Amino acid sequence: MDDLEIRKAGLKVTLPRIKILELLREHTDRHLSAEDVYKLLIGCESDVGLATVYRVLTQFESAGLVKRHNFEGGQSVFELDRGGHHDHIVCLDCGHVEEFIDEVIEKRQRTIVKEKGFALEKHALILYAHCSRGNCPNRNR
Amino acid sequence: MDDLEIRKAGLKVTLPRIKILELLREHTDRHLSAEDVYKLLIGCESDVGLATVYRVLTQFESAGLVKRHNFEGGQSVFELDRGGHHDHIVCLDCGHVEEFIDEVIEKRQRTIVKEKGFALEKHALILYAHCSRGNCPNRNR
DNA sequence: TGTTAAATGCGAATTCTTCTCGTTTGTACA
DNA sequence: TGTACAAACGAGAAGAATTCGCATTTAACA
Repeated sequence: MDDLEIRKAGLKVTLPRIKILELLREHTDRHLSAEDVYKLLIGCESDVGLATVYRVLTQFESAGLVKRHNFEGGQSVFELDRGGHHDHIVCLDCGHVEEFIDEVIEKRQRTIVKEKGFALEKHALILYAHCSRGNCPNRNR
Repeated sequence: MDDLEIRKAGLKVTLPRIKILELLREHTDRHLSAEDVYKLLIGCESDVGLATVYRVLTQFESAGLVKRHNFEGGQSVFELDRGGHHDHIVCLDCGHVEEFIDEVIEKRQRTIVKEKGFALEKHALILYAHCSRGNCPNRNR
C-alpha cells in the first residue's frame, strides 16, 4: 500500500501524496514532469495545486521515494525509485524511457575518476535515441 | 583570430561576439553559464546586454562553435567546441570540469542501444565528483 | 473528539531564458 | 570612402519552470 511508504518517509499520509505516488506507479514507460503529474491529477477529480505537486515530488526525492532527472528540455522529470541505480535511454521522438545498467560502463567510470584523482559521487548517463515503437514517430513529448 | 571563425559561421563580426569567444577561450577549466559570461564582460568595460549573451551563445551553438551542457543546477553552461566528442567530470565543490573520452564506454553505449532496438543520436555522460585541487573545498559554484 | 503541527491551495515572487522593438553597426557595393 | 540595408544590439517586457508566503485545512495522536 502507498500509505506505508509515505509514512515510513516520515510524511503525513495525505490525498495528494497518495495520488501522486499512484500516478508514478502507473507511468513507468515515460518519466513524468511536475506539469504532467499536475495535469493527470486534474483529469481525475483530485484538486491538487501545482505548488503541491512540486513540493511533494521534492519531498519524495529527499525521502528516496523518487528520483529526479534533468533530461533535455528544461524541466525535471521524475520516476519512482525502486532502489538500485540505472541509466536511461530516452526516445527523442516520443519520450519513451528505457532503463539499463551496464557493469562494464560502471566499472570504467570508477576507474576513470580514480585516475584523475577525483572521488566519484554520482553520475548521469543518458542516451538520446530514436525508438522503433509503432506509436512513436512524431509524438513529440 | 576570432574574426575568422565568426565570419565562417556566417555571422557578422561584432564586439560582443569577439569578446564572448575570447572569454570562452580563456576559461577552459570551468564551463561558463550565460550569467557568468555576462558578469565577466561587465568586469572588463564592454557593455554587453544579457540578452545578447544568450543570443550569441545560442548562435554559436547552432554554428558549432560552442557546446551547451545541462549540468545540475538549472542553468546551461557553455564550452568551446573544438570538435571531437567528450564527456565530463564535474567537481561538485568548485565546478571544475575535466574532460575525458573512453572508447570502452563509447562502444558499450552503441552496443546497448542497438540491442534495445534504438538508433543512438547522442548521449550525455557526466560524472559528478569531488576534486582534490588546493583551491577547491567549499568554493561552491 | 480536540489540539496542534504539518500540509495544502492560491497567487505572488524568483530564476533562467527568450522575445520585442527602437536604435546602432558591420558589410557590400557604388 | 560614403551610403544603404540587413543584421545585431541593449533594455526591458514576457514567458516558462519552480519556489515562496500565508491563510486555511487536515492528519495524527492523545
